[in-house]
Amino acid sequence: MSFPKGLGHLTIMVPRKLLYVRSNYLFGSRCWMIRFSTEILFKSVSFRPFSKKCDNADSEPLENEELLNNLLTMGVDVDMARKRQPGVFNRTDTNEQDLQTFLLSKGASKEVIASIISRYPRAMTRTPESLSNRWDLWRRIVTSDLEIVNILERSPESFFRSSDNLNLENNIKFLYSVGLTHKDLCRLLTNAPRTFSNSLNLNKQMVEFLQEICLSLGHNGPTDFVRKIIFKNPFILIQSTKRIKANIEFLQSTFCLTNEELLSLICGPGAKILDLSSDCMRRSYRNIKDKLSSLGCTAKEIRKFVLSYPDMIFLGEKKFNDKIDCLIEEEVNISQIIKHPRILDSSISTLKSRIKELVNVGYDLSTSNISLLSWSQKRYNAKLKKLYIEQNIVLEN
DNA sequence: CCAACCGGGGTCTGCCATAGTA
DNA sequence: TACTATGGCAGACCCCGGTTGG
Repeated sequence: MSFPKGLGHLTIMVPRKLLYVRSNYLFGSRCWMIRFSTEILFKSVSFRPFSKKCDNADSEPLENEELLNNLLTMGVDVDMARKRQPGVFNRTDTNEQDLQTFLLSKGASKEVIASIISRYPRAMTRTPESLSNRWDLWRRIVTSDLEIVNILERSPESFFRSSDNLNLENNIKFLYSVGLTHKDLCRLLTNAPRTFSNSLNLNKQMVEFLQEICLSLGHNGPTDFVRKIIFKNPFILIQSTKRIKANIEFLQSTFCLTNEELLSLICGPGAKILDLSSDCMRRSYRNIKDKLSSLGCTAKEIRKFVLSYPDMIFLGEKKFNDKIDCLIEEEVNISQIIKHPRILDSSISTLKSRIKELVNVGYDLSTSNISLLSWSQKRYNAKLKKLYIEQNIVLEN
């Protein structure tokens, strides 16, 4: 799963463009945007002189001079591109200009095109016919070119990684054939575009795997089950069956669920957490267990807490602990917390600011209902206003 | 009228490993 | 044997509001 646009994002200025970086990933593997922008900002793109042979020219094929010139003109970060897919630079038959012309005609800006090539250079090995064909297939699913441009900007790889358009077409047919609607496909394409570049076989494997799970748990409507689970978690088809299997097994063995309970968990509230790496799920659950039992919760209470709101497993260990600590500090009772797991949905900053405001209007968190900590802003504000008025009346009397 | 309950919305890439292929 | 195609992995929330039952 991922994170909302807007709040919580670090915004970096690059010429004529804003790039959003999920702050959570700053130090993770996904800092290409920072590298990209800093290279553009602070470092001129460097490349070896074309005409001069390098010292190790014998072992390293001479790169295509025209290609390098074109890329520089287009604003491509050649260093980055070369690092990602060096093989492309040894080819003589690249179509960078066709690619640019094609994408421009679809409404992509030059900056976006440069960014696409910098991140996925193999894109320029595709022929205009193949590109156009692939684009049209995507357009069968989404309604505008702009939507596709946005997806490409986010994830160039999912569009360009394969040029097997027949496979793409078969995937679309297959997904319809297992009961997904046009709307479902649209959701899949915008959320998990990689699904459509998977081999047909891989998608089949996952669908069949899910159907088998369904049948083995004694439910006789596998089609409905698969549709439900994909709707709840559109990312399922870009996970490995190994991972999903491990997670389902973990849920089953950890909570000793009956077949029926397990079924409704995985195609209901638990669907979202199935694509966690299984290690992550284990760690997260262990942390919840440790934290809550250190606060005096029984095993039974913990089980009930997690099953009533499995989304909690999505929370990182630190975040979960910080939220609990922040509530405990404000005299909120642990029994109140596990009774209202949804309050842990709110960000720490929301929790803190609401607690402060509520204390200010004399709201006693240790005895009063705490569910309003996770209400929508609108409902919460209305309530706060009421509390404020009530308090003033009390003070006046 | 109030709030508990519950479902939904947004949103997942960039990198690496390795079989397959020309 | 260089290069491509493809599978798989780590990573880790927050918010809104309709419905319903008291």
